[in-house]
Amino acid sequence: MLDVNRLRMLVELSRRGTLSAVADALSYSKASVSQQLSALEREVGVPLLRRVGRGVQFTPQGNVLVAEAIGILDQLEHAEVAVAESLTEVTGTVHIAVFQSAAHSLLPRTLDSLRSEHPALRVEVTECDPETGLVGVSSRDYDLILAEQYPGRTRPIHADLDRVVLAHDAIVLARRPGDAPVSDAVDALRATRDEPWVLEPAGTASRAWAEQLCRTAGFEPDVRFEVADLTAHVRLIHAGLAVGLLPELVWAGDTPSVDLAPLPEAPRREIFSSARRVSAAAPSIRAVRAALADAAAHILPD
Amino acid sequence: MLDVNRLRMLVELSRRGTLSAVADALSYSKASVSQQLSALEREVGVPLLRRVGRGVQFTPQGNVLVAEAIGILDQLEHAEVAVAESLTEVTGTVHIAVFQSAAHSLLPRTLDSLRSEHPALRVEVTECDPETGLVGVSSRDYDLILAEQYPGRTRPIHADLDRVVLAHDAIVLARRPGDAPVSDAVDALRATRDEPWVLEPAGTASRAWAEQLCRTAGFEPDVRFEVADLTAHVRLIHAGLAVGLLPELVWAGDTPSVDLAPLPEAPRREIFSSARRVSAAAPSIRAVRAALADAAAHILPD
DNA sequence: GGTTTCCGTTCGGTTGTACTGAACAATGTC
DNA sequence: GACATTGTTCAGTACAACCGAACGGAAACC
Repeated sequence: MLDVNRLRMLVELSRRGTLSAVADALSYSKASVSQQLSALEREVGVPLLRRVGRGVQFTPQGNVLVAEAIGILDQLEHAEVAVAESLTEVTGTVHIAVFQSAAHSLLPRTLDSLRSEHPALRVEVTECDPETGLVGVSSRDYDLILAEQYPGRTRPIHADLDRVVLAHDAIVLARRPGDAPVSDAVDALRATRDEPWVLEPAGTASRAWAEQLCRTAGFEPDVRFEVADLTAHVRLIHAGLAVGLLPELVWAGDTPSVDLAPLPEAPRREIFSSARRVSAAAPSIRAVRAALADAAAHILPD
Repeated sequence: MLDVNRLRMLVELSRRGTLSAVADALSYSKASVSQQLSALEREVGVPLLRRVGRGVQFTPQGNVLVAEAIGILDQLEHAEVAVAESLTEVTGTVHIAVFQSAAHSLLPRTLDSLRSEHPALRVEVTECDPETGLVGVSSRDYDLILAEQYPGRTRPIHADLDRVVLAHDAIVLARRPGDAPVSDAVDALRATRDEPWVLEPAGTASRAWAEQLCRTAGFEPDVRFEVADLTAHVRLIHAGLAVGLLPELVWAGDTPSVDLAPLPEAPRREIFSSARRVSAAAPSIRAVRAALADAAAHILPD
């Protein structure tokens, strides 16, 4: 009978590509991964990996076993889900990955209602960037990811994950309070061409989308501040030091502290959650998603 | 992630009923089984077993997990099968359980052809009684069982096993060589009512069937010899010490050393093999079955 | 009712093996 | 050619699975 831990390493290898990455991902030493995969080859009786260059490559049998192993790990998780489903109380622990700017105001309210409705449910939250978050969900580091998607910037598709849209969050132009209102959205955006901008750091989807927005309006934004934290954006804009783009969710129903103007074509980012398909039926996941939807509906009456 | 070894213990418990039986079947100590199942309950987070009387009983969640675990173990085996299928050479090892009287002349020829055709295939054979053999196949102690079935004596059905009929083996009445031939089969049988009989030990299907046969012919056999080994039967009969019932397969194509007479209704036992359905597609199993079929066809041109 | 038998659990003690860190060879990159 | 990265090997370690023995409980036996 094949060892499941070793199969998990094999699957992780198919995702990450190198033994070192597997070691990091599963927090083992390289040595351990190497030894365990060798042991797996001995168990199976056929070579699964070929050393090529300074990396490794799967043999045909290796690929076959990866496919099988994925199914096994899924079913292993399904077992836990099935047991949880047969229970009345929602229990266990859900590990949520949050892309920083996605959640913010959504999460406190969600966690609050979960705590009162399902006291036996333990929720863990860790912030991370969306790419590692998504593969992290695939690798069972997290059970649910709360992420965002900007218009025209689709994320790589993970076949083993589902995707539930939580809310559409309007993005607006944020300027110093008291600025003269501009009737036309395009004019309002163009009027900022010489203003200093605050945007999220390069490499984020938000940043790429923002730059594209400005370029279609005919200018390159003068990015003077690269900050990840959106509350910092608000402060900079409020102080009149920069203009920026903010999602409505930042206010969480409060009255905004800066001046907001609509953008051309009224763009909206999508807030969605993803879970492994096998775990999507778990009461714990469903409970968290229900609470998220409640919170979103309350803050953003779509 | 649930521990598969513990799940295997749980599945075995569902088959055997008591922790002690599980410990025997998997050759662990009772202590270990108890500890591991407790650990499994801790992993799952809900009680799986209820102590009832001096045994244990599954909780609803326990039953759910058993069903899941069976699927997991199957898929775990399917992984090995899939890898083996992707290979050209037939390799690995097949553990065959043989019900003593079933095989005899069949097995040597089979093993011989396997050795020459698939040198990389390792075959292990252990003799055992049919009940332990069948549950042994279910529990993966054996991969294939070679068994027999006497007319009207069906075996308990194992849903997870398949069943392939190898041959129909005629049963005949065996007497001292040189006895006067009797034209009618019923008369021939009745003529033995005062003879000493050799039959297989009580509790075997063969024995039960033989007794029923005599009773329908109107007499109770005078069983003087209870012997498991069929070659001993032949010797006793040859020496004129007893009459008996012998399957044709005993001769393996040689000329019989005792006198044979047909029985009423020309009864035939069925020789069949059973394997786990998940493993039936494995090249190794298919190779063994092909060799068995060859041997059967050669010895018994049906 | 007492004895026996079979069950499952608990408790120390032992052992196997999965893991680590360091040193290594091989490959690719600057 | 120096350096970074990858995977392997090796000796040592630590954890957890396992065992034997002792125990408490429940049924079956006389």
